[in-house]
Amino acid sequence: MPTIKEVADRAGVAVGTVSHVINGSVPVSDSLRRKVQAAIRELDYHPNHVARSLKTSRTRTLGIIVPDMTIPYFPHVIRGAEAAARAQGYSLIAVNSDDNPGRQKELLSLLRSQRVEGILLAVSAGPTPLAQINRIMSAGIRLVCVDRIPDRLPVDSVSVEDVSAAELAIDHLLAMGHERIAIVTGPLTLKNERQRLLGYHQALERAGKRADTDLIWEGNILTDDVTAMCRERLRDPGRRPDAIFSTNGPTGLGVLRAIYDSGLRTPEDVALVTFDELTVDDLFRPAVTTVVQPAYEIGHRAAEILLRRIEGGGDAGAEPVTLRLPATLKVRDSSRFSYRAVAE
Amino acid sequence: MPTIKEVADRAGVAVGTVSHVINGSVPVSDSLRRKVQAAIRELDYHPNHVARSLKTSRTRTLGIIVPDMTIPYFPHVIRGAEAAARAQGYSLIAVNSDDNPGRQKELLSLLRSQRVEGILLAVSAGPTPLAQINRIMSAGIRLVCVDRIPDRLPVDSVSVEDVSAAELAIDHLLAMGHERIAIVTGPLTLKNERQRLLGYHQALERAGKRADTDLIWEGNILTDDVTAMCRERLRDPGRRPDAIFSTNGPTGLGVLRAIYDSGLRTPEDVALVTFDELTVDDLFRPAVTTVVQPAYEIGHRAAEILLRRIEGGGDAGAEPVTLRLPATLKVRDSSRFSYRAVAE
DNA sequence: CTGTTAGCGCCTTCAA
DNA sequence: TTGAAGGCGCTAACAG
Repeated sequence: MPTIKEVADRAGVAVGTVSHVINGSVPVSDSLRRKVQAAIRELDYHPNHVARSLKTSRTRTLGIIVPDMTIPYFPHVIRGAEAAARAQGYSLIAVNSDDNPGRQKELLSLLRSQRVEGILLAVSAGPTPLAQINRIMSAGIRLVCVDRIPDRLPVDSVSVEDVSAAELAIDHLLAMGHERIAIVTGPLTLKNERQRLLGYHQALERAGKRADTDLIWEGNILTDDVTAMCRERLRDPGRRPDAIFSTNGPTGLGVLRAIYDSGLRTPEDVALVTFDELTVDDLFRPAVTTVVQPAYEIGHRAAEILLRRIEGGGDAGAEPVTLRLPATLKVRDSSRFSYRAVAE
Repeated sequence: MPTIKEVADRAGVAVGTVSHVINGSVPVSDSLRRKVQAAIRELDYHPNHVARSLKTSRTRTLGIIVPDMTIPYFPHVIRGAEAAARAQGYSLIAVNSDDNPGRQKELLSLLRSQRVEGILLAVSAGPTPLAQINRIMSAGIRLVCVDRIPDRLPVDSVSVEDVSAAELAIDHLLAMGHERIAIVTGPLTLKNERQRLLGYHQALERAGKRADTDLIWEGNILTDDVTAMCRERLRDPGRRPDAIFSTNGPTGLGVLRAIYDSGLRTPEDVALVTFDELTVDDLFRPAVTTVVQPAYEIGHRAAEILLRRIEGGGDAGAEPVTLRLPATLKVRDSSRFSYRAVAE
């Protein structure tokens, strides 16, 4: 690979001059600029980012850690972040933690070694490495949490408005005349899950109802586990809910499978609303009513906040930004069956 | 961020010694090692990859360019590559070209500047930048093509065995008794698409049939376009195929929508087999028979080949490796209806 | 405007 | 085993 020196030699100028035409840092006469550009083309010169970073101690690189980018939600977040980064001349490194706290620690460490200037973190399930995150931030590396927000961590964060998103779902089910609405959550160690459960409670209360503890089913994000649990709970027709709200994708899939396994149908026997799309396209049946998160925008806004912190230099605006974006409800068949309508 | 020098000072040793305990390059006495490790911990020292890379001119970083990682297939490829890279201590930078040749050129250039040691490339639709790729390779950067393989480019490549994958689909449809099997392809400028079409022809021929040119429908990867085209073609009941094979995901979705729009059902009115999964889970209806690519393995093997080239130093094994992995057929409802069975 | 030069942090001989 | 020192490619003063 040619170096800046070789370009300079070929163009018959000094390295400083080449640097100036590349970075536009100082005006360069037309004739020299042309010569330099010709040399660059002829040599197929590509500035060495590594050397530049070492010199300037600016890598213009961001990192993002997600649990698993094969979950359809995350690629959208990543692309949103990538777009925001690119708009300001930054690159983005995306890595997967597999929801493994150990791996997450390694990745955080790796990103530090790579000297990324900021990190977007969707914390993995399990204990949040608070100490490590604090060290990162006091080392001057900006960090913004996305999607999954850890407790007790005064840090910028961007995610969906969980409470109102859940309310959206429950309000809808209530409006459709459902009386016994069950909620199937992921692990309640995750704050998001607790918030969604809170939204469930609030929506019921606002409607003058009380949540029946028998209808609060704490699951996890393993589809099979959820299926097993729900199959059990759906057994007794007398205690069966007439609608189910599931607070995340894998869980929702588990619920749906349990419904089928139990010989039930949706929406006829039990209505269903899930968080996050289960299918690529609503051509497929059952078409499940879904709370849709603005994934791309979450990534985009998070990266923007991160970049503002980075470019802002000093700890401009010490107060953590907590951005919560609204979800939307996509009503489909699985909740269209209305008891109220039937009664009329 | 502390430097190696600060660690050395704190531990009361020379920087060389610290470097040695970090890299294990030279044996270091136990007592000194311990002191160094303590200093590293106390200072929260993270070796500067940037400086190391500059010194060694090895970044231990790979890049992968995909058209769009929100297409479910690609995250699996990326994760496969990531795993292979990690196993050898490499990092992976994944970027999206949006199937835009201009963007693809920029990204190639960016990765060069970042001094990645190897590139995994799923070429974008449109003209392949042969000249640029050649320059990259003659600059000593290894490159392996994945998934989409460009023509006339003597380079390592890993992808699915397109011809036999298509044959798998057609053989199956023939076995189910279908007579008039249409094929809906993506743009035939892509080699993969041509290969899949070839498989279609071969399977028919082997069965003693000739492809009817009226049943070869060239589409593109825009779902809506394909829907429009198919709607048109499905209009005349007399000329309607009794089965359709679609050679990629977005196209398949378009076909399915057209079938529905035309008031037809699958498999009753027309059987359907697509390339690549359309849904997350076969709970959904219609359950479409699918040719499934080993996405993870494609990424994994491609990265392994790339790494072998890199570590191999010299142009070990000048001959390009052309690896084609077999697809599998997931038979589901959309092709289960058998005319033969009905006739019996 | 243009040329010269001192490091950025680290690894790696080479000497001790 | 340990320590000292050069230099990777580049930018940013600074001097001309």
